[in-house]
Amino acid sequence: MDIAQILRSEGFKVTPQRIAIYQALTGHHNHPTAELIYQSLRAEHPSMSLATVYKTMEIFEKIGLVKVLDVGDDCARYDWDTQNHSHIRCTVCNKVEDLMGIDSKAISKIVEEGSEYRVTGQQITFEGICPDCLRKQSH
Amino acid sequence: MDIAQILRSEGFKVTPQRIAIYQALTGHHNHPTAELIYQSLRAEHPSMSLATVYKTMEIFEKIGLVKVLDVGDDCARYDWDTQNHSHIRCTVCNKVEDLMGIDSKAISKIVEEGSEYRVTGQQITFEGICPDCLRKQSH
DNA sequence: TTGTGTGCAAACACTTTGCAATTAG
DNA sequence: CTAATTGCAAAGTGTTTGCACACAA
Repeated sequence: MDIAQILRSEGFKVTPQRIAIYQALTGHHNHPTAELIYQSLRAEHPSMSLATVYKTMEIFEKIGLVKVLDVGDDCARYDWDTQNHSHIRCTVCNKVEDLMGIDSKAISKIVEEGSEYRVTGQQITFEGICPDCLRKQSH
Repeated sequence: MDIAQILRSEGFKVTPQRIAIYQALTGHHNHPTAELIYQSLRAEHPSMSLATVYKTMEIFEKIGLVKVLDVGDDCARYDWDTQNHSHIRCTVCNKVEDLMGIDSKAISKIVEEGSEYRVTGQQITFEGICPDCLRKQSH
């Protein structure tokens, strides 16, 4: 099922902007910010506006196409992999990567069983210095 | 070692504002926001300003007296328990509680061993609905 | 045709900053 | 005395909103 079909089936209109934003999102492996997506689309879509990126992301989140990440650098990042998983952000170059080492689903199960909350979401984020930046620092 | 001594030993001046803010912080069990601390001090310290709360928290963070939390509600919260531990925020009443069920230190160890990052920080935050709000909803 | 979507600019919320006046040491 | 700190107001940042115009269905 492609993006146009998903939008239609959820009662939203299919627009060039929405398609472009979706493609930009799935094309990036960097958990892009709204600004980054906006910038990467300006060349092809000169009239694109940042507000449209935000509004579109809100829809995408609502219909489960993206997860909004809060990795502690004061701006939302968008992840098209909506499975629970953890992230790590390099405090030097600011890139965000997936962390596969830990089983987020198991952790959230522990939380749910250990507390009386109904757990609805999780954000597991680490920060550190990535191998590349570590190497540069040692020179 | 009390707050006055700590400040002095770190080369900062001891002011009534800093003492009051520290007391407000340690008095709250709610991971207060800057605004909340500011409001709770206005009565006793009419001239207190929000900017001073922010500036003071920056110092407290620098000298390891508080950890700044990012629990996904668009404002910083301050925690005087600087040991790594997880939090859960109720999306209905917006309160933030400590989560003792999971061993954050162990998780961060796993991350450090499983990746090539030098891990320097972590934010493990869940969101859900607290027992109180669950009860109210069912009526 | 009609109501949703877009793009601009203004509004927003939280936080930071510049600076004159104040105060701790 | 003097350098650090305060408090105000203004600026800054990322995000949201109102609204006229454009466009998908």
